[in-house]
Amino acid sequence: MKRTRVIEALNKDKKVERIMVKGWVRTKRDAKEFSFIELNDGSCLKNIQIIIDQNQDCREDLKLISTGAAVSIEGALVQSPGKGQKWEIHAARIELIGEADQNAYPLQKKRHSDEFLRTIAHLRPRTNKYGALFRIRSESAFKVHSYFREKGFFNLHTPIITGSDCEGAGELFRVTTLPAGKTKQNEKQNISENDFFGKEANLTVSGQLEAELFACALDRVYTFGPTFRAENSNTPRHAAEFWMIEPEMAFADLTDNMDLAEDLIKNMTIHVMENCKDDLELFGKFVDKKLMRDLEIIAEKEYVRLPYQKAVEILQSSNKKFEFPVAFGTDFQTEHERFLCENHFKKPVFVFDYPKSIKPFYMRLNDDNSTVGAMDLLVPRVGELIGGSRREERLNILEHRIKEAGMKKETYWWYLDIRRFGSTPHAGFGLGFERFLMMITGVSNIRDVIPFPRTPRHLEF
RNA sequence: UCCCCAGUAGCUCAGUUGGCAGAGCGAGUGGCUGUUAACCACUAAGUCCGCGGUUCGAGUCCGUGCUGGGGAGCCA
Repeated sequence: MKRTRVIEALNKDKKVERIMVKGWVRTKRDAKEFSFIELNDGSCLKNIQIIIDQNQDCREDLKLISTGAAVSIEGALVQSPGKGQKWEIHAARIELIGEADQNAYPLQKKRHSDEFLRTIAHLRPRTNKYGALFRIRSESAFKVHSYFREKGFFNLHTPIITGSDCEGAGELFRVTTLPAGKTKQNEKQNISENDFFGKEANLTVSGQLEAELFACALDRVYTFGPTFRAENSNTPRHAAEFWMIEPEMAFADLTDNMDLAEDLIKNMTIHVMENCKDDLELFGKFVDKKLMRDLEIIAEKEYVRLPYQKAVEILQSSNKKFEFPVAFGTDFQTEHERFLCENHFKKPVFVFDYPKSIKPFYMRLNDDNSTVGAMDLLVPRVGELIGGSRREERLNILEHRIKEAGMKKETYWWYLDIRRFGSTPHAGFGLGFERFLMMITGVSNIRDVIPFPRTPRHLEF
């Protein structure tokens, strides 16, 4: 008999004589005459209730069927006389597929702390919260691709292993096939020459430079893949491995860039609100009561667009006492970012035109000669969700900026070539996928929106 | 990496001026009921995070390491 997924069974509009479902037992309540099983198969948040008449032949395995066990149930889908659910299945045949030892199974039918569930990351998707979370993660990823496709962007697969030694985007993970332990004994050059690629290799910290090359050919591209940072940052908003979305557009300026970023965030948010209603409501109920209201603001309200200079003035004239003083030329601290989007504007804020001294070499120098066409999107709870810029397309200025930054232009010959042959204004940004998920679910630790998180000193599963 | 807080039963936690190790939930057993994180009774369950120190005596005080949480820096 063909299996029916629980989500389909619950959406039936009339009763079914015979149906088969398979899944994992969430709870079992025994009575003398009946047993009630709550069955979940991951297809949706809701369970389906199974009623087993203990006088029937199907009770054979019943004692071994307990929380966590995998079972197959055949029976009639009928309207439930009880409260709390529309449909239920009257079991005619039950099969225990895989039992779960109750003395050892760590998931109980009660709420567990996030910290505990993190230690059993292989089982946590079987809880309501994490099942919902990873369905939302999947649906969000789907929307990224469909959004860009609708807008005429091409998906670009940039390399995971890179040979460029520096992009100014943080510490790198070394990739090597040399035996462990011996690397330290050799000189750095010797290592690289004898290594797999014959030169130093690292895991990517960004696909931006490569995306720029392709934007200057396919016009509009985006990357969506894993990114690695070897920084020893121990915060609820950082991970060593995370996923980043990086669109890049040719013939575009900073306004186009902000327009795209705002439209993308709104579309992804609306998509999750429409397609993960039950799952999202769980977060609104148990994780953050303000969530649904905040999501409506993100989906509907126009985002603030604030020049860096104006942001400095707002912060300086505010009555709030900051630990770090604000002055032109300094980067904003977390407290400043939070004040702007959470207290002052109470919605997402783009800050743009930052001083060139605090931004990387590739950002386009403005006519004032002191600021660059950079933009950050600050959102409540998360802080910096997006960082992007218009890219410097003028060869002589870019060469000068590379020199200023203390880097060799030979390393970037291919990057500079693009400015030599048909150079054009272009712009793009990086969106942290996990930070988006934190924003949309209210989950406050990045470790809880990644199936198997990698952070300093943690490499389990 | 820096600052603050915590680590006690499977889970969540209490444990007084240093003096016999506790509760709720979960699990097991029995009962009861078309049950809804069911209910009632009983039972089992501990390297008090590790190491070292102070003391007649340490879950409790001191040092140190590890782990977790919050904040900061770096950033997405």
